[in-house]
Amino acid sequence: MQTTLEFDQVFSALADATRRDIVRRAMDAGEGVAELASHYPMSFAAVQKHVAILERAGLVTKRRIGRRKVVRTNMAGLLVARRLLDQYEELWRGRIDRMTELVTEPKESNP
Amino acid sequence: MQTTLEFDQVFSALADATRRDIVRRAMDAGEGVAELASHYPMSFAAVQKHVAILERAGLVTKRRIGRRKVVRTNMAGLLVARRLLDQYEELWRGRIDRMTELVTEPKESNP
DNA sequence: CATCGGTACAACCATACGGTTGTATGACGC
DNA sequence: GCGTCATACAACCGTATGGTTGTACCGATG
Repeated sequence: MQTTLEFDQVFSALADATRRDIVRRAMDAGEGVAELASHYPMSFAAVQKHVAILERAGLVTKRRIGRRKVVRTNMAGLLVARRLLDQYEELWRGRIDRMTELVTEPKESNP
Repeated sequence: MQTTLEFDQVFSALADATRRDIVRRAMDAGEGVAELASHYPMSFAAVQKHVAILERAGLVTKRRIGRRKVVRTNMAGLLVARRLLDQYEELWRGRIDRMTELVTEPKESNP
């Protein structure tokens, strides 16, 4: 089961446009941190921090290849977020069903 | 289409345990802000702020009923987040497919 | 071994965030 | 109109966050 901390980390990690773009880019993995950094209008260190945040949240992994560390997104991490949303959707559906039930099965018999 | 700001707001709104719980509670709507606040170990004002953040993010709506304002979650808002994740999943799948293709359709004919 | 490319990390700064208290607005019951 | 319940909002405070620069740590290559 997911801990609240896990949810906090995943959602706050995704709450930044640069990080969302890194996640997207790191799907076709092959780029190291420096290569990733070249796409954004900020310092290398800033991007390196973003990657670290994504890594702590379990959204990407880093693997050493030669002198670089290649960043690759971890689908399992994204699924953590999705599971919460699915859970909400299920609750929502349940609520709708209960309302429908009230309407189609009234207390008294109908004409 | 979703704007970056919309994504920022939705994900950062969901990156807080109290707010996630409010979203869950507000599905079975019926509670006003004060009633919601009674569930959490913090001031009314703090909860009111959380609700405001959720409202700006489009995750809940408030409707006046008598002297209260009843909070109800807005499923459409949650679907904004889900769409992004679905989009990621699709990209991921596409990447897997391309890799599979490389494996099952090698350059040269196989023995 | 010296160097250089790539990464990590610490220190610092401005601003945003989560919480507090206090005050103002709005709608109902008398 | 008056009190009061429910909500809104401003001011303030400590800490987290997103950015910067500078320095130290590998690992490949001359």
